[in-house]
Parts: sequence; structure tokens; C-alpha cells
Amino acid sequence: MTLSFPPDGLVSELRDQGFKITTPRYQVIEWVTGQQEDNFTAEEAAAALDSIGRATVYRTLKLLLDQGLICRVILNDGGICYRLSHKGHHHHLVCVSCGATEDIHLDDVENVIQRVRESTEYELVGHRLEVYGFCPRCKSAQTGL
Amino acid sequence: MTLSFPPDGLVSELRDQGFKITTPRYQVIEWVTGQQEDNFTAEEAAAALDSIGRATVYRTLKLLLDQGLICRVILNDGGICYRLSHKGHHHHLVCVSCGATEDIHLDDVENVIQRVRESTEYELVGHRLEVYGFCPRCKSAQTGL
DNA sequence: GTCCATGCAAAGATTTTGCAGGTCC
DNA sequence: GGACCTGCAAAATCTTTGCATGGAC
Repeated sequence: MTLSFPPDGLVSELRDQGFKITTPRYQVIEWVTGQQEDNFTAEEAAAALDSIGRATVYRTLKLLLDQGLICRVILNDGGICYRLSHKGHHHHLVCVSCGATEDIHLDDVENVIQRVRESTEYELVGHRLEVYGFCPRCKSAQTGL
Repeated sequence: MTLSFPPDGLVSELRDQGFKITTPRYQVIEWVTGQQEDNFTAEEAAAALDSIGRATVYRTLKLLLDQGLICRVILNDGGICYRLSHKGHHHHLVCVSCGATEDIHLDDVENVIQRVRESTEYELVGHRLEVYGFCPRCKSAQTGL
């Protein structure tokens, strides 16, 4: 019921950047923002939005990714899926069993990165931290409790 | 000249686990251990080892990955490649321009993870941290210096 | 000798592209 | 009205699989 993250935000972001808000694009955004706490694959989005051309779904996802409006999640097995990018830098806590994902905010990672910065010749531009584990539900299922 | 990481290590690891050391398998291992500091894609391995069936190369890489003898590197653009897994847990410093990768050892990441462990219901089993930046060479090329 | 591994080729899965036509601003 | 976007279908990647044959132990 609560649409705490309405499409409008993404729509205006895109419009501000000079992208046209077409009907297919709007539908993708609407669907994506409806995923709130779930991550999804490009395939799932394409399947759910079957009135829209596959290519358009892929193109729109790439656009949203480039604009930082969605982010990639790397699963433990290397699988790739997407997720609404709630504002601000954050990391992911991913269930190795069901793929459920939560955002986590870890300020002290910055300190770690800062230490890397001081000890390398690289000019750092970003980082990605994914933490893997069993979510409460899968943990229970696993132990049989 | 210096083969600081000879195939032998990987070979005996596999043998100890009861896997047969066949000629094709040995050739893949030999090539992989020759990559020392470079990462490579499955495609590159298959291309370099064209006397071996594609499927075998893929199967062997998966085997090495499952055994922890090589590890995956996630590039900034989401691309996936592999790399010799030097012993012990480590992270990667990846050039966003050329893909060059260095291992980095960050003990204090454990503290961050420990803090996550204390504040979540998840049962943590692992994590992945990739740090992105421009390597010295690409940094120079970029500024035109 | 037995079981596992290989090779091939085909199938599968996923993503990109060319281009004619349509739509937003 | 012009530039950008879409849809389709084909192509391009990348990876897996079935099955008969061959090789390691």
C-alpha cells in the first residue's frame, strides 16, 4: 500500500538529464520502483513487462544503471541482478540461498578505503562490498527448525 | 623465468581431492598458473588453449573455482574474469580502465564484517570487496602526461 | 576394468544491434 | 519537425549439456 518510493523520483531524474519519458520507459520505471525491497534480473523485468520489447527493457535498465537509479547486486555464485538504488552509497547483504538482499550502510568502510588510498598508486574511484549469508528464513529452513 | 607459482600446487590439490589429472586438465592448470598477476576471462583461456575442447576449459575453470584455486574478479562494468587465488582471504584492487588487478589484504575489513554480524539476523558466510580505480599507467594516460 | 573426463556439436541463456517507423517535446 | 526512442528479429556472446569414446588410476 505504501509506495514509499514512487516512480516520480526516477522520472524527474531522467527528465532533468534530458531523457524523454516515453510510455515504455515509464512502464519499466513503474515496475522497477514496485520492486522496493526485492532484487530482480533483467530477464525477470523483461518477462514481467512483456508488452514492451525486450531490447527496450534492457536499454532502459542500462539507462537507469548509468544514471545510478538502480544498482547491480552480485550474488555469491556470480549471478547478476538489479535493485532500486536508494540514495547514498551503500552496500549489500545478500542471502546465498534465496538471493534476498538488504542495504547496509557501513561508514567505517570508508576508513578501510582511505587506508588503501594511502598505500597504493591507484587513483581510487569506487568500491563494491557485498556481504553474504543466510537470511533468517533460510537459516531456519536449513537447520530444520 | 621465475615460476613462483608452479602448476604443481594446483595439481596436487586436485589430486588430493580425488580428481584425475588428465592431459587437458594439466594444460589448463599450466596456462592458468602462467597468468600470475593477470586476470583472464573464460573466453581468453579457451582461445589460448584451442587444442582443448571449449567445454573442457569451462568445466576445468569451474572445477578450479569450486576448489578455491582460482577466484572471480568483478570488474567495474560488471564483467567477470578469473585470477589465480593466492592463498588466504584477500580482496581486489581493479583498474576501471584496463582491468589490471592486484590483490590487497585488508585485515580491518574483518572488523567491519564483525560489526555487521552483530547487527543483523543473517548468518554471515562470506563477503567480497572490490576496490576500483585507475592504475598508475592508466592514470598517466588519462591526464595526458 | 571401472569410473571419470573429453570432445564435439547442438542447444540454451542472455544481451546487443540494425533499421524502419513512431513519439515526445 | 527533429532528435530520440521503440520494436522486431537477427546476430552476437557466452556457457552448458548429451552422448559416445578415451584415458587415469
